[in-house]
Amino acid sequence: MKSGRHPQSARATSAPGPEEPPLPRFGRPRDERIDSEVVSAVLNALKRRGYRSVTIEGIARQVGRARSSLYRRWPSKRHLVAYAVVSEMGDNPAANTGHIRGDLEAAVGTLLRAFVGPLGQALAGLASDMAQDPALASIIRREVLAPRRKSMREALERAQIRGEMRPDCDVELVLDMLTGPFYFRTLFGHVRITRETARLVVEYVLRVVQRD
Amino acid sequence: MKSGRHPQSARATSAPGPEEPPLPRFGRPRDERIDSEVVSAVLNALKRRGYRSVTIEGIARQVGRARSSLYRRWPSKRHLVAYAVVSEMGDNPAANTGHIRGDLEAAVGTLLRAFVGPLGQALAGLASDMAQDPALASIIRREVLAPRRKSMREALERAQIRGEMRPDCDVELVLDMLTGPFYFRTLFGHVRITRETARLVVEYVLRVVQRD
DNA sequence: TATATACGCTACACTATGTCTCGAAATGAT
DNA sequence: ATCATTTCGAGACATAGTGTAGCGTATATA
Repeated sequence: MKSGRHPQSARATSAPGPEEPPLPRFGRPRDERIDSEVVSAVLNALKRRGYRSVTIEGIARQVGRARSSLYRRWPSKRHLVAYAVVSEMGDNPAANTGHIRGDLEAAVGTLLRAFVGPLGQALAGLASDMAQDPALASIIRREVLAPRRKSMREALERAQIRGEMRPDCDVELVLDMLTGPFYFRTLFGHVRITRETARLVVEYVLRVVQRD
Repeated sequence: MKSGRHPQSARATSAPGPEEPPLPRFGRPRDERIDSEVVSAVLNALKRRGYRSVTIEGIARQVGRARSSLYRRWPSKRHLVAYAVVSEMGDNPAANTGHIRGDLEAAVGTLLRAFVGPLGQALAGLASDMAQDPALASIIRREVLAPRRKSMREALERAQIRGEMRPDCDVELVLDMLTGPFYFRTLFGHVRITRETARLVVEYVLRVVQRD
């Protein structure tokens, strides 16, 4: 990363993807359609053919744009896919139903919907690249994982205040036991994820956190 | 895969890697040292530089062997890495301490040891390729995941017979909540895995499965 | 000795990456 | 209108890895 053409890689605290160049008041403006065309092409390709067969070259060909127009926006395939996934994931689950069970059900429901879409496919590839590129890993953690964990963490904290929950829980581990099965099953494909999975996970986590 | 040079890809029920060619009584025998040199080089590279920078070419160069000698044994990088991981993982954890807590502690202890080694790094890359190559995925599930799950499943069944456990548990989900956090944390790196993690996971799973 | 295989080496076709340069098009400022 | 600036599309380029094939040589069994 030498040039300043890719703001998202220069500014460590920003989201991945094509932000406005810092002062884009001069010159020909970017064609916004390219951004959305590319992102949806990436998501489609992820869904149909998996992460690995997604290539900058292939995507460019598919949307009928020049490869350089993609490199102008994303420094690498990693960043492109990360951006696509993050935008698809939307902002977050969150829920405040007034009781812990409802909040957990909402959170897990969001997970369930996410993992039956193309995102499951993307995850595996992303995991691979995250292992290799620490910068990308922290982007994904910050933009995808952290917001979701935050809202779930807050739900647990509310439960603690209401006294629905024993006070000595390791919240991070509880979150991992709540969401881990979804990621785990998606990555390894050893067991199907169903609505029943979601229901039972909530049930079991409640056994963990509720007072005796 | 057109030729019969790679037995592990032809016989769907076999393990990945360089098995003896069906009738290797004629001709120059394989140099066993190449196998072990390559496998340990792969594990080393996985540990130091991550999955993606492991290349057939690079490994061959590193161990001072011809690339063709690797292709003679493994049809692709996927298969090579899968084989390396499977052989490193060894056979399985298993434990029969007579009570559920001891069995779970043993199983989780094995996981803990595995994930602090180079295997954690390997996992992410493997997950990616598994998403892409269903044949590889089933090899990994069969050779890595299944044996471990089997021994843990048996531990739970023993507990059920002893009456230490409520009878209506979804065993598969319990296994996912037991082991998922290790895989999940390794892949995403959002929380460190420690001995305390292992201890608490057992604690929490016990709350899930034990009778009221 | 005949047969069969593994070894190291080289060449090949293929694909993708990421960088670069170019002329043309599109914009805001002067 | 002209200039500065930036994007667009197109293509060249160096780099690197994949997987296949063919060759002469080495090493085993029968």
